[in-house]
Amino acid sequence: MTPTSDPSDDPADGRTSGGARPARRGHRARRGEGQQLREDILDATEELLVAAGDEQAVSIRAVAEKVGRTSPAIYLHFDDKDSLVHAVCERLFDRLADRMDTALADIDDPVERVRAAGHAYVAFATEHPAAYRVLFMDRNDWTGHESTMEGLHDSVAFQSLYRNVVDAYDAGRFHGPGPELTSLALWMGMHGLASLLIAKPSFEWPEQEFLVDLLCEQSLRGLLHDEIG
Amino acid sequence: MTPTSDPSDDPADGRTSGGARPARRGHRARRGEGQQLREDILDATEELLVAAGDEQAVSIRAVAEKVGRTSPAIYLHFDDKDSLVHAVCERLFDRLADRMDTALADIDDPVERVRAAGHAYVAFATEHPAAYRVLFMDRNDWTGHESTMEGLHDSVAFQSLYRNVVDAYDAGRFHGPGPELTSLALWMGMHGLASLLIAKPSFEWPEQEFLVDLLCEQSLRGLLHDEIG
DNA sequence: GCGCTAAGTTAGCGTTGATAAGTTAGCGCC
DNA sequence: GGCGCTAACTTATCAACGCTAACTTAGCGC
Repeated sequence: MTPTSDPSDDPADGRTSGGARPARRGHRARRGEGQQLREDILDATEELLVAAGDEQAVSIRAVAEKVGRTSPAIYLHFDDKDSLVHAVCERLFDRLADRMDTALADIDDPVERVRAAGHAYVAFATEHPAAYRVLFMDRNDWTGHESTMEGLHDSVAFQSLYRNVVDAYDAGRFHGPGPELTSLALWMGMHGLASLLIAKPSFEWPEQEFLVDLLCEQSLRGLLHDEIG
Repeated sequence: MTPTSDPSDDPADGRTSGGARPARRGHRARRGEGQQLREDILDATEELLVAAGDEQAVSIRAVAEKVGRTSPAIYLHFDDKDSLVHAVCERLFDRLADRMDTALADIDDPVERVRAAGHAYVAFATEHPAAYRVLFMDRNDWTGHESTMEGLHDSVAFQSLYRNVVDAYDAGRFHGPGPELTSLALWMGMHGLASLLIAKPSFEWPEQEFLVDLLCEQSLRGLLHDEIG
């Protein structure tokens, strides 16, 4: 995770743990310590992005001020604003896998695992609306992965559902067009729900958990119809 | 010597049906004719929005130039860029209702009507990606309608599915949580599909029609399970 | 001490949405 | 026929943005 391979730690640097460091303007990083500033920039951007809730509201100048540098210094570490924001969001979304693992830890039934995965997915999306928007609602072609259905499997977002759908099929619980298409359809439903909640937060939606269950119910009834017939 | 500063007007950009009129700079509208320019501004903005495919790529200055005025003149007719773009998109989406009517004209079976409504909805969305993005994927609270579930019924987008779902329930074909929740879930699925197609156009998705059918199938199998059991 | 260069800075370009303040055309009215 | 009112517009400008060119300086090896 964090590149803590730096042996020469300078305690006189005045660093505080957590959040963007208070690096003073004019205090320049030592040779080879550029990577540290890179991390600080990511932290600062994430903070601003979460606070603003909108990519547009985050400016390079604001990020620079937060890390105690001037705006052109940012471009020493990132090609442009897009790649900076994108890096932040991908870093954020790497935590989705962990979130899934903890959410599904105590659940054995494959179908219940699918349902729980849907809940965790939507919950994660609405907890990180700005990141979700950047990665899945803004136009940018495609998020570092190959733009094919095979590439989709590398996406944590898709995987989180897919794996459990595969298990449900393997356990003989699902009857449908196969795990690939089933999880694609499920994912699209969950994405539709998540993106609407994010795009229209002031709309008086029914409870998020209720909506996830509603969507799951509607899909699962068809997939399970042999069981509940 | 810039060729674009030629004072003589471009005759080729003559008024075509639905296009922006070639109003010359300096020719000011007569008293009471401000509404005509307002329409011209809407036309010009729609043209630019469709051409660019992105709200961000449309600038007030470009709109002003297209209607032969200066940029502050736009603000005589619209509060700000947001309300201009929004007005354009709502005007565009008013055509969705007609689209639905023609798409469903020859279909009697209520369930098939729901399926066809889904197809028409997603098709309309992907044919007007910029407008769909502005209305349903960007953050703006909420599109002129009341932000309640009751207000959702005024939305053409929702109505287009809802009416047919009601019919399917009335015909005794659907068995589920009721037309309101069923159409909400169906709409969220269709929105998820449409918004992903729009957000990631370069992704090699399966065919759009196949995806709509896939989602319909997954939902309808549950709703219809008495019939196909 | 000398040079190299990573890591910055200062200054500024071009564009954007938006505003303040000035101007002009057209109409009613005496 | 001239006066004034005001709708409809322009000119000039602001502050903020992403981004770049060109310069500077700190720290390291030699």
